[in-house]
Amino acid sequence: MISPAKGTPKMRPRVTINDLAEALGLTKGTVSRALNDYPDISPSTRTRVRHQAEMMGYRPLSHAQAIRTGRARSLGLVLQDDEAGSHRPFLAEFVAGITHAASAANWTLTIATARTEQGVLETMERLTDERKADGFIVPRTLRHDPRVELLRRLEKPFVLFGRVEEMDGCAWYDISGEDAMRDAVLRLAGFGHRRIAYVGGGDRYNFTGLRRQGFLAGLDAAGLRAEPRLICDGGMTAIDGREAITGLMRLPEPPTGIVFAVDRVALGGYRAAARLGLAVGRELSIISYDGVPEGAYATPALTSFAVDSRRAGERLAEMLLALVHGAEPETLRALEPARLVAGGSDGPPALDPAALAARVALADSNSSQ
Amino acid sequence: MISPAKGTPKMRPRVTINDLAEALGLTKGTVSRALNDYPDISPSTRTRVRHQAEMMGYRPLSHAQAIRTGRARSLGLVLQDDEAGSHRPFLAEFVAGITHAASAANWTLTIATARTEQGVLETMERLTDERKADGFIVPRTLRHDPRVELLRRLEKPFVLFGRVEEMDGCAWYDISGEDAMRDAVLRLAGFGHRRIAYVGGGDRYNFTGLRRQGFLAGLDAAGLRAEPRLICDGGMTAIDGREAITGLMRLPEPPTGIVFAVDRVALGGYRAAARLGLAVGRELSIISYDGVPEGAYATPALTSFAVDSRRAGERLAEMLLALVHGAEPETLRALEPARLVAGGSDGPPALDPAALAARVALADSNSSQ
DNA sequence: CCTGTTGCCGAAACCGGTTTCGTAACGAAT
DNA sequence: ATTCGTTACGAAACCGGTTTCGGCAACAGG
Repeated sequence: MISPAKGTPKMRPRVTINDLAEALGLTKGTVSRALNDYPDISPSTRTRVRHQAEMMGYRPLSHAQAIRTGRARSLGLVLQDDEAGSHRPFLAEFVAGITHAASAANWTLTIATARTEQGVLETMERLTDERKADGFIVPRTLRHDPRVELLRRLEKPFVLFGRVEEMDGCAWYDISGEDAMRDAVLRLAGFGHRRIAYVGGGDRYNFTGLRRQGFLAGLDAAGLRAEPRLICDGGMTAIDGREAITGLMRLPEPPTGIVFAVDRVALGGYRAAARLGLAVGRELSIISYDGVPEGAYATPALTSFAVDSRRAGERLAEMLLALVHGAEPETLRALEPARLVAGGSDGPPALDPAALAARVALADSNSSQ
Repeated sequence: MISPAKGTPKMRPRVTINDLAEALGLTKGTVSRALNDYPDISPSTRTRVRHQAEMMGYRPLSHAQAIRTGRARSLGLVLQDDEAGSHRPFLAEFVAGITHAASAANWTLTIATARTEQGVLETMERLTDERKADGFIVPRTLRHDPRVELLRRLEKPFVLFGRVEEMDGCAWYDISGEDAMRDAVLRLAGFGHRRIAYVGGGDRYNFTGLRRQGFLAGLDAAGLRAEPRLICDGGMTAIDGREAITGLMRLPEPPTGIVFAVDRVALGGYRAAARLGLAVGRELSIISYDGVPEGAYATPALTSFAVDSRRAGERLAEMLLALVHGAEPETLRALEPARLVAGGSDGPPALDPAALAARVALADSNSSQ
């Protein structure tokens, strides 16, 4: 524990509302109302105050405002960092987007983390109680998200990055993973693939159901039939990817192309493919979603639908600001497409399923020696 | 622009210091002094107040405190996101470390970004003026860092992640890149390498000089002579790595091992090596520094000295808290080692420099056809 | 018994804003 | 000319804390 702070920190003199009022020959109450667009201030006074404030470089202290208004001019973001490998390569971009939009309105971002889901809820409640955040950005939505329930109960404004099942009264921004999955299937089908598998991202997050539907829609659009054995739930880790590929390729009639819902899982599949003696991009096509930087450094580079995290952060912050200022949540919803970044991990199939099965059997017998 | 906020946000009733005082039959002034360890409060009253506060779940409003004390219980972090590709894979870990340490003391992290160096300075000044941050964490130190000058002038507490040339009155935490570079040379020398090159990270950041010195110290410790032609300044991008390797390997007597100061640059070198027909890890050994996740997905996996960003964040936050509470900056300095993560990118040299040169010449003549 | 400390707490000012309330001045309507 | 309703601002309360100041009681010393 740290000893209590002693003494007052050094502070430069600041222009307060009193200085401003004195310079104008008005009372601070009048100045405050002028700056906050109260209707009982004459236009001429208003502009005079505005001008003088500009001149003197007056900027109100948000804390001082907060104590009366309850608004701290701060957006809240609470991250969960439970899994050791829960790396978020986009966080910097995402945060940059948020703060960019926030600072344009002279707001700031207060960020916190917690290890458990329960911890996240407690942290959000604490930030609310302490009035440190006027609203929250809720990333990585779950199908049924306890954060949403909490924020509804607290009557706190919030915007989702992603969707949830019960969206009444929710503002959200999302990237259309379902469209991306559909396009992925069509792309593979365009290359000539007829047996296309899908590896999802578990069932924890909301996006997984949507992406699976998108995959099925893609099969349908390509005139292919869905085969249950070619559809795995997957998970969120590289190990899930390894297992998924291993299982899929040992089927009697393995797929020639695989659509992954998550880059990290797809990259985990690379090693399994290598172990089975399959050249990714020729003998086995892989296409995925996220656009993580690791994908570009993998060999071959991973074809993936990339998310613009910076833009997402900006849009979410703008939406949350509007919400805090009284907009209706239902009017604040946006779905945007992901951007295809083509790598070398997909292409025309070099082998048909039967030949593939033979190759895999060969690799298996070799490695078991 | 967003219209001004109207109406008061809904707020749940909160336990204020007045409620507490009333319940205790004391005045709020007395309660405040009791909670803040003033000496003129009797021990029995103090514990009684403490207990009651605990009972009623009282938590002071940091904004209300800030208006009088000037302390907002918030750490500041201003990031620069100028270069498009300036991805920070560790940011999530780093932030998690900071917020973890901060929330243990009931503090929060206020984070902001700016595109330019000037913008960073302005943002820090704004956060200071608005009392939104009581101190700053300064990442990625430059040799002469204008942020340090600014914070000194503002008399704001700050801790550096990294070192600077003029360290008077600075608190800092750093990973010993110089030791890592030395160990990298010794590791390559241990594999049998005799011609070892170095590719630095430009001259913008402070760490570059230190790492170069570490490299030289490693050569010395291994009994090898430094050769100016084998030492490049490099830069911070993958393209710099490409150019560096291309240049080095076309020397009459090319190196068999290369130490990179920065992972991203090393990964850029992979492609150049491939183009020259060299197998990384056998014909050309590469060892680097940072431990970026991309390195693990490269083929072969990059041998690198990894930085524990989470721990760095925690330590820095703890130090900054101590500093804000009055500790002397000179007592808050720590240098910790990086951790070697061995991949497949280095090993015993398969070829000697002469054979290497021949291989490169062959690859060049092939590609020029 | 009187005086001088000391310990401990109440009262009130204060921080920098916002918001409510009261009212002087003015023009329009009666 | 009086009444009335607006307009536009001042005065003061208020938000939730912190800090200063003064004073009462208990105790010690002479």
